[in-house]
Amino acid sequence: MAIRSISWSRKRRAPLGGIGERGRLSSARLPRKEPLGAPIRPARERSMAEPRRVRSIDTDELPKHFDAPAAEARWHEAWQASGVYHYDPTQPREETFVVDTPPPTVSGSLHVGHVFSYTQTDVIARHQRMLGKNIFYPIGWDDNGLPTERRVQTLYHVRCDPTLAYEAGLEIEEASAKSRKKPARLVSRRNFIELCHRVTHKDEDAFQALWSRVGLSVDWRQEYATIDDHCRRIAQLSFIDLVEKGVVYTSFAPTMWDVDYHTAVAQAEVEDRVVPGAFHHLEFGVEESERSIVIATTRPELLAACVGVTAHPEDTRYQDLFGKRALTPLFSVPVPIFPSELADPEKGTGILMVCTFGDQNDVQWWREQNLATRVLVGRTGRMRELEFGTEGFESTDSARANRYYASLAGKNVVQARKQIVELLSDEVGSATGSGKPLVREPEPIEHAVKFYERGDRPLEFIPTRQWFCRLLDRKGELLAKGEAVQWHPPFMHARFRDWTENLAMDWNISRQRYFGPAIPVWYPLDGDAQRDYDKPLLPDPENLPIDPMIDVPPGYEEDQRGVPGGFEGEADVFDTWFTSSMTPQISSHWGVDPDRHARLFPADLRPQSHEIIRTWAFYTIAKALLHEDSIPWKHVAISGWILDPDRKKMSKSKGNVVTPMHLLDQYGVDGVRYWAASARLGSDTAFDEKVFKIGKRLVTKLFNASKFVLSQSASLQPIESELDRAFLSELQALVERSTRSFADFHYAEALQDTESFFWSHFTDTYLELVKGRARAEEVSHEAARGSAVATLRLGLDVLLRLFAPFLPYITEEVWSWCFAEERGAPSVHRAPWPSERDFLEVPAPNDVESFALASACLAAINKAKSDASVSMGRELSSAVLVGNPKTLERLEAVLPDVLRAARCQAHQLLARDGLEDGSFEIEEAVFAERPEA
RNA sequence: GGGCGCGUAGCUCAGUUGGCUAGAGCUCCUCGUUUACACCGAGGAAGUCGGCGGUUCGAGUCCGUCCGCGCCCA
Repeated sequence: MAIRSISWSRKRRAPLGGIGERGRLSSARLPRKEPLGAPIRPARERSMAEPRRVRSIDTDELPKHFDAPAAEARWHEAWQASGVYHYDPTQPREETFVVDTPPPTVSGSLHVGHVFSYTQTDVIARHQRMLGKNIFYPIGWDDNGLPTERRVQTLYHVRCDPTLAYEAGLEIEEASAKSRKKPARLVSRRNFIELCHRVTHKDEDAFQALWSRVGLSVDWRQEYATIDDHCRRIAQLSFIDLVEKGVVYTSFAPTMWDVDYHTAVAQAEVEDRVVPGAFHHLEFGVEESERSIVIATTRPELLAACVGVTAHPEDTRYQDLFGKRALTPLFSVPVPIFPSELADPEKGTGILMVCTFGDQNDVQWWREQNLATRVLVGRTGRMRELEFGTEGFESTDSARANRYYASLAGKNVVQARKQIVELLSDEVGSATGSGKPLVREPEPIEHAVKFYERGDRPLEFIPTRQWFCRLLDRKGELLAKGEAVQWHPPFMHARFRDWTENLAMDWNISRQRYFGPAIPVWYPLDGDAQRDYDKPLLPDPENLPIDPMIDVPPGYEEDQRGVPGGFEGEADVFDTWFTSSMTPQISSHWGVDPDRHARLFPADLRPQSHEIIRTWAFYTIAKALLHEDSIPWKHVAISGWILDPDRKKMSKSKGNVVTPMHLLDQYGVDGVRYWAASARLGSDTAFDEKVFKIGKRLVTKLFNASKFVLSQSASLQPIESELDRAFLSELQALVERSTRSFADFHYAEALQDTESFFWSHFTDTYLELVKGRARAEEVSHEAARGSAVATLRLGLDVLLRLFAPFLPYITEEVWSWCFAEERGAPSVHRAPWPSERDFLEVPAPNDVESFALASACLAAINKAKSDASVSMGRELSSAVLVGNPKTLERLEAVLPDVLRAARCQAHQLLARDGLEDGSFEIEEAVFAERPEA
């Protein structure tokens, strides 16, 4: 690097935002020896004989093109080494900005959608950091739960059998195609969990590599995984706190159950799917009556579970039957007939059978009417063995009932449905003696059926013992907390409100699975080794996390496990959201480190996508309410989705997923980040590579323009030319707009505004207008030249900082050339966000529109050149500039710059009334001969 | 069936309380290499702002209604 520059005066340094005064920007934390990670090493020279000159670079020593991959690697390393993104625990809460980063599901597929939403958060965090905030930006991995279990089952071709004993040192290879043909290997619960851990570590590495590359400014020291000891401890502490507050309870009740995953699921994890079905019309008898009724049902296989019949109270067809008993066909079971508002007279025949349990309504009728319980479907989805004529299965013809049921037992519901349709065609089974109980052909329909969101078969309602968290009695408070949080964009709040208002069940928090934090309770056993659910034994919070299947409750010995008078551990684990809903507290070390918690809770920002408002956002708000009557964070930023070019959601199952790595290689990280930051919060965006291209182009332009600006050399002079002052006043307006946009979470608007200013005002216009002046060699022009160079540099300085949250690599690269040292901020990412402080020493222009006038005049001349098909560089021997008198007068102050940029040797001004203010026309343009090559 | 969002140039998208002669970039066409940049510059073409009604001096923007797409919930 050639030496062209010497020191930057103190006087000039101070107004540039007081950089260097801010303690956290002090270079003490960063290597002092040379600009952070700089590819070139500018030397310095001090000569008292020369006037003070600005520092500049020698463009010959810079590569022709910006080498993005090299810069990315270099800066990533430099940032890690210097700790620019570290959280400082000594700073007070008011000066801290806390991000509650979504822990990605590590066993899921990596795609551009991840880069999209995480970059948006990073942009906000980087802006806050430049505002001077102490940033707490952690990262976590969501590894507990079904996705991981499922991956382990496939990868190793194993299944968990909790009855098996643990095999120490069990080594299992990834399954081959051949071994997959055999039945899955059964392993113990503990071995299975070990395999889950092994898989998640690998997946986490892939995510970490991506996030590092994308330049997320997270503090990697704040890493957590939802299955690690710390997270399990927080989850279990949460449970114990809720037990103490009386908010959780256990009960044996009909619960939505997935027959493949063998676990209960919560309302939030359920989705309706429209599937084909059929109404089956069955004839029931009526006790002590000649009448018969025909009920319509989509689930005839549950006939043996029928415990009642109901119709709408105002349905005149059935009013006379209320209070009587109906008699089921085939099984001859008498069941009560009762009225219910829930029965829809329009649907089917208007009268229907109530079973235990076909759906949510059945559960309600069962409770309200105190109906019998006849459970048919077992936990694996097959029809249980049972005997009519025994208690609960009373029948007026047990022998016939058992004969029919024998052909149903052991079948799954689909097989059973097929079978019962045949049975119902048997006239002998009629409840009335009037022929086939199935009175006509099944009538095909499409209807919504509840599925577990990850499941393949419809949910069953099966009575099981579960732990619940009480929420239904807190709807009002939940809604109030939702109001207290600021949603971005605001309409996303409606998703939360609607969900909360329509909440129908308490939160089922227990899952009959393995890879998750254990529910930390044991149950005392009575003399018959029966569990006493009313007196669960809780661990000492000091000892968390615990596994009740391995650890022993206080006051007991291991040899008392499972024996009368002893204890048994709870085998269930938490719903994955029970832990994920604590991410703010996981980071703040709630219940573990009160001082840290006070500094980090509630968080400032929760970024997430909209489809999990009912789960992640909802449960997190619920937990903050239940534990501390607080909100978990002040702002929620909802990112949109990436859609494929056909506007379909990108998902693994659709096979339209675009992976990010090759895009980062092709367009550079900054190019990809440009794309992500161009999308507003909450709006879904079609994947379009054109946008990456534009981002990459912007990076190139920044590199080139920076090279030009920083290679200009001049003696230090105050900024005084009218054009310079007018340009800077427009830049200051941009700074104000951009700052406002960020404050409103409209980062995309800030990016667009900055980009458009940079391109059209800075590079295409201002730079062209002052190029000549910045190079004027004559001593008499020193002041004007110095003003131009100072303006160019201040302009670039400010623009770099406006771009820094979006394009961290190119801005840091350019910053390192001169500004890092000159401005006393080793990293642009801790330089102060631009503000009016940057312009304190710049006098206001005499006419705020001077720059616009100069631009318009230059554009008019350019148009004349374009119309004449000559190059922009062609000399203009003479031209007449026409404008209205006032406009010409205002142009005067900037005219020399315009004429120099237009290469206009001679000109005439012609005043003409009637032209609009600020507009120009060029007449009688005479172009010089093209110079010899 | 209810709620929310979207429908603006061939494509991707801006258009904040109604004032727009409707914008940007990409694409396309014409022209131009001046020592920051051809990943460039100058100029140009391209839209009945989903349809129809209404309010208003004035509607892409407000209201009603309908059509299409997406999401959430029944």
